[in-house]
Amino acid sequence: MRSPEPRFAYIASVIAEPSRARMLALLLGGEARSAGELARAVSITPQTASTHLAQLLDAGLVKLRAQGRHRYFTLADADVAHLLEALSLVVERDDVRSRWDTPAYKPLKYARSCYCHLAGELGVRQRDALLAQRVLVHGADGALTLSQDAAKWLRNARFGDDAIASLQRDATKKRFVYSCMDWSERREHLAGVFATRLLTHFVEMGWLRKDKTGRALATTPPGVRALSMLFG
Amino acid sequence: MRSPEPRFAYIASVIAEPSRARMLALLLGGEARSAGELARAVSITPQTASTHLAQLLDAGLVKLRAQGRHRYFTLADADVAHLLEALSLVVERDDVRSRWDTPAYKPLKYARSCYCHLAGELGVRQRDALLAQRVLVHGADGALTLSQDAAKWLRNARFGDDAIASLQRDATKKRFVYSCMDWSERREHLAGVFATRLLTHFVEMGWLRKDKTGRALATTPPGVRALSMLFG
DNA sequence: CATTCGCTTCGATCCCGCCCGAAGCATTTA
DNA sequence: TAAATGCTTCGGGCGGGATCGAAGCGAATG
Repeated sequence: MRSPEPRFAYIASVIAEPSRARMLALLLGGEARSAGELARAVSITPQTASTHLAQLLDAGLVKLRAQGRHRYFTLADADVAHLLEALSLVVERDDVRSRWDTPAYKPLKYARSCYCHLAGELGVRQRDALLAQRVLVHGADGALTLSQDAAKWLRNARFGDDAIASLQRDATKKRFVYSCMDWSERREHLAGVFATRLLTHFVEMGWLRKDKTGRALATTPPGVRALSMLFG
Repeated sequence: MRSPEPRFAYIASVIAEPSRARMLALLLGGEARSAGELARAVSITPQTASTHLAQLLDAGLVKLRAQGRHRYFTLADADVAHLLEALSLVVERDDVRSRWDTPAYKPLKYARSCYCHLAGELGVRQRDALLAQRVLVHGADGALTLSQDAAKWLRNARFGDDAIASLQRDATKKRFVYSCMDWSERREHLAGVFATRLLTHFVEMGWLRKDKTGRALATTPPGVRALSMLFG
């Protein structure tokens, strides 16, 4: 009982520094960012950013992919993303309505990428639709799985045959798809590998587009048609 | 996009202070603790504890119930508990196996109270059993609800008729019962009002007993019989 | 090989916040 | 009323860590 708490406080302290917090918030969009990019985004010098990023690495909150003379950072895994979303839930708890109804927050409330999957109103709608249409079903143990006739829906969503086969192969893996709480909607939305592939696909098809922050998602005109068909 | 992050970092910084972190970990057990009790538990003077508790209140992480010359603190709500559990998940992520397999962690891994509901192996088992026995079912929207014939199971669990009626009345409310991730088991367990009442009942019946930390739960001999019947 | 670019390490400064002693306030008990 | 208990506020000392300038290192570019 004594040993976990120091580390408990330690992880929190790493998140607690304002510049690091802003970096993590940026990375919550799901895309990799270089060290310099992050430094500029939070208005600090590269050398300061460097020490911060070293600490984020030490704490295991971010992962590093070195490429030439660039160093690209992403969140370490879904658990970290989950923590940051849970923190957001508490941060915004006091006045969810008033804050989310300001014009600046509209896009973020409508749709955003959370780590790598779809969240916000559209994320909740996606989960409801896939359950209602029996693309996803609850197994005996209560876990969510891909149904027998999910292939039809996936074809409608313009997935290729090979992509569908690949998804069905992965469907048995742990954490392929599961529900998790949405902090703005206070309803559940979809996460996991499956949800990630869906979002990637929607962006590739040009149905959703990420804004400059990499967090908010806008529906394009063809996206409106495609998604209203898919989500009923 | 600019305004939430300062508060984001602020909340993290409140958790980041070691003494406050330990207080929060204690309160995660679900029971109310007085200011002095918390001060002694984390080995600091009352005046230092006082300033820490004031900050926890400011941040909205704890709630206060004044009673005579005592001041009792609890976690503010389930969102805060959820945040702390998500933080634990990241904290323990690196070496889940090695850490949880040490003797000191055995009881905590087996069963513990998380805010006010049952977590750990027993918590996961509880969820599996209630779903398998159709005490809880997934509704059309995928949300968890009390089934028609849950009453039979509740009677077996020695709930009184009035308690059962009260539960069924509350079953329509938001957040009555829902699944959430367990950090030690990496499986889902039950949370919400329903889960809280179950745990309270099990403790009242003498089937489970809280240890001095208020976190770990031990099964008593009659509890072994009762729970193995209820959970199959 | 020399230069530029991205990033890191070192060193010095400075500020924020944790801490406890002392004093003060409110409630309960004698 | 007086004394004890639980808790808070004030003041000053102190340490940890955030910051940036300067210098160093490795990779790409010419």
